Amino acid sequence: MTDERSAYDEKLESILRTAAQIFAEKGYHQASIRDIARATGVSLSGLYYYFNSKEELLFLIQDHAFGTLLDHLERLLDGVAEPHRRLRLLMENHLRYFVANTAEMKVLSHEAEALTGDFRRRVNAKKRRLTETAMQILQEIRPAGDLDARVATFAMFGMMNWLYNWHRAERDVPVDRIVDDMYRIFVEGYAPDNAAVPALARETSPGEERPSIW
Amino acid sequence: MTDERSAYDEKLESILRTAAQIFAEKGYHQASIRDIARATGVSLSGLYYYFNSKEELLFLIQDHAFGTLLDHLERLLDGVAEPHRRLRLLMENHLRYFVANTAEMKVLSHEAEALTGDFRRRVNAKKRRLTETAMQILQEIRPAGDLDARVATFAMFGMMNWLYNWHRAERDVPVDRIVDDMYRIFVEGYAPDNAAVPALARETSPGEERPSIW
Amino acid sequence: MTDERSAYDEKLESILRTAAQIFAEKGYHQASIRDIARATGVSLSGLYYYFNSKEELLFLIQDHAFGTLLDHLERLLDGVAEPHRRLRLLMENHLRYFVANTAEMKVLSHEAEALTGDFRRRVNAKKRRLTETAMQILQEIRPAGDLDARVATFAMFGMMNWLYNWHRAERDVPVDRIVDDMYRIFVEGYAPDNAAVPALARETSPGEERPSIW
Amino acid sequence: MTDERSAYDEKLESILRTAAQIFAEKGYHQASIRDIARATGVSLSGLYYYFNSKEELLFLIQDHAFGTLLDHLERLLDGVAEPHRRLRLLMENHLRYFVANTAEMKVLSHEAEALTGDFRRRVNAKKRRLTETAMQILQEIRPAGDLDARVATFAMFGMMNWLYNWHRAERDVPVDRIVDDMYRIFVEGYAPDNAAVPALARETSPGEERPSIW
DNA sequence: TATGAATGAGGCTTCATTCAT
DNA sequence: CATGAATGAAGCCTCATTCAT
Repeated sequence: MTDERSAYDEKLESILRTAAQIFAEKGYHQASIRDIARATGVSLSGLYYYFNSKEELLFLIQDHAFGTLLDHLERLLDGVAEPHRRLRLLMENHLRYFVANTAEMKVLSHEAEALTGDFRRRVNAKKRRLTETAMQILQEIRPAGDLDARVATFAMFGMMNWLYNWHRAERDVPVDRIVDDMYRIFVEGYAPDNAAVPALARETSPGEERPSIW
Repeated sequence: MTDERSAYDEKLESILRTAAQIFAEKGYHQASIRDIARATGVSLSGLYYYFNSKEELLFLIQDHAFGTLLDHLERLLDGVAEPHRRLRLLMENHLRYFVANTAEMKVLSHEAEALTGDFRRRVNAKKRRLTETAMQILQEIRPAGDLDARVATFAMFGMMNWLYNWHRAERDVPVDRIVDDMYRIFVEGYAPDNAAVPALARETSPGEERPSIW
Repeated sequence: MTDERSAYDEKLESILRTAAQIFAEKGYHQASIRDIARATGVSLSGLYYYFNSKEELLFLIQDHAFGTLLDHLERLLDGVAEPHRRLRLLMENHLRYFVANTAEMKVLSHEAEALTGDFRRRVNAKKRRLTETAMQILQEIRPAGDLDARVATFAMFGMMNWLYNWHRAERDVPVDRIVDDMYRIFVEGYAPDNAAVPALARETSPGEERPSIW
Repeated sequence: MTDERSAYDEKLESILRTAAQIFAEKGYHQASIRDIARATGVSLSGLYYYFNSKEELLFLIQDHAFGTLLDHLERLLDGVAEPHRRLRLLMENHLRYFVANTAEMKVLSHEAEALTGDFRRRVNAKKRRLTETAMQILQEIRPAGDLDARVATFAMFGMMNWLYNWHRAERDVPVDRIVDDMYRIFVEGYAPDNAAVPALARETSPGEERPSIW
């Protein structure tokens, strides 16, 4: 395991980052490859060395972003069994990622349908993995669910994913507070009888050693 | 009070409905005016008798949809003072509207940024009105909020608005159940000490005499 | 000979006048029939009662304008034999008409090529009549021309017809002065040896009893 | 000083030349970009590599044409003080350019109003420069003007610019003759007392080493 | 006479993509 | 690795005109 990354890789990632910002600002379909050429300083045709089509570019962004999100989550959950704590970690991971990578996450949340065919399938597979992880945790917390599982799960994700529509860093409370509030709202609403887990000790805080985008 | 609506009005609304479906399916930018011409049976240029630009068409859909949503809400809340009940009505109205008008609501939620200039401002004005109504209710429920107001409000809307990303009528539980579950999750999470209001008697159920889109 | 003109005729002429203004402002091809409908207050389809096509409308304007110009000229020249005086009358008539009917004359001068087929031929016939009248006068003034006849004739018309490109009523000297100056420049340049005819007595001044457009 | 011009520049100029011809034939607004694509052999979209809009194409033509005209004039006038001779040079330059570049000059004369905004302003600035040069010369010739300066100046330009409406190379007298005649008509009409300058020796004749369009 | 509603043709422009260098 | 030049497809919109009423 080396720190070496080829110049190619570095440039690719820089392109992905810039492209994510542009897709976030103007929307995938409104953004033209020309916009990305301008923003990256690479020539129009030069870009095609790094991806084969605009759609693949979108896929690379989404796949990279989601991959990082999932990787990190799985590392966080590793060895943690208590479901409340697992839920808290999931939400914390999710929200922190959102706030730290606004552009990527907006693209991920908003441009889901822009992908087709295999690209779509591959991103969806990752989404399903996350969804199932969440659903399992919820079921452990409240095995005899008188709340519908899908409703509860997507209520939680909706709460979090909607962030990109309203959150503004300079105006809103800090992430930690958002995590606390949303966790509390959701967990007490979902399982009011159980005691909520207090805020985690921060040593596990992601975002420290974050690789590339994260 | 007559049932008379001009042929023009009727045709316009039928076009709006069809267009909303197409925008919902393909996305605003991917949908071409030709698609709408085909689906409505009106010629390409014939459509421009009813709106001046594709963007105005989107505006008409959003404005109409949101207008109906708000109108209905205000009629429902009229005379109701108890904040839990007001919240319940708001959520019920919102979710029912979503499920009954999937296309319009997806367009409303997903294509917010496709509008520019004055069109954008006018729709945003309505959004702000809804948001403020919600925020006031939440503040009445929990005046000494140790939860951030914006976070709580948008957590609620996120829970509900995300619906269009996962809900499938043929697969999911009925709306009433979604309303019950989401209301419970949110209200007990937001104000766990207060007793939640039981499901409303259905006489007030919207969707019965629903005007036009609603 | 009655003063009676049908309501139809009056409306037609009012449409022609308005249309001439619009064609003058925006140019024939840039002006849309819709523009004319708006300006006249007549509905789009209503206009077609007065003409069969946009091109015919242009023809009617040009033909009417040129007809009036020619009629008046022929009445003025009638009984006048002295060629300098005839020239002076021609120029006076031409320039006064231009200044009094800016819109029509701009359309006449600028939109010559917009007409095709028979419309074009009919207007051109009138133009040729005017040109030949002028040429004859010039030849009488200087029978042994060492100046090319076409060059001289069109130099004179160019001088005058160019007016619409620079003349601004509120800024320039009055028409009478323009007539004097142009006549002097041309006549002394064209036939320096002959004495120029002094300004005409004004009894013949056109523009007094001017019919319709004139 | 090399003869090297980039392939890009050469192609651009060839496109401008072809486009000028088409604009001259059909009129700016009647000519479609497709017409130009067909005539140049470049694909429709390929043209947009060389200009950003149809209007910019028109601007490029007018600006290039007028620029060349002015450049040449200023080079001709350089070092010549005697006003009659200066006038003669101006007219000679103008008329020769017209006859040698019929298409460009028709577009310049006829499509002045098709340009808007900054494009219009920039071409107008050049026009004003030419007009002022002319006006100054005229004032030197006849300082105590009992002829209005604007009328005289535009009478002269009208005489010349109208050319495109009637001149046909195969039918009319040669340019030199046109220059002689128009100069005589104008100068003797404008300042009859002064002796006219005889035709210039032809060594200065422009059109010999004419750059690009000229 | 007059109009509301509708349409086919065509115009300008943008875009993702390619290919020779 | 990178780019300048080019293209086919497609998109939005406008226009003159028509026709039933």
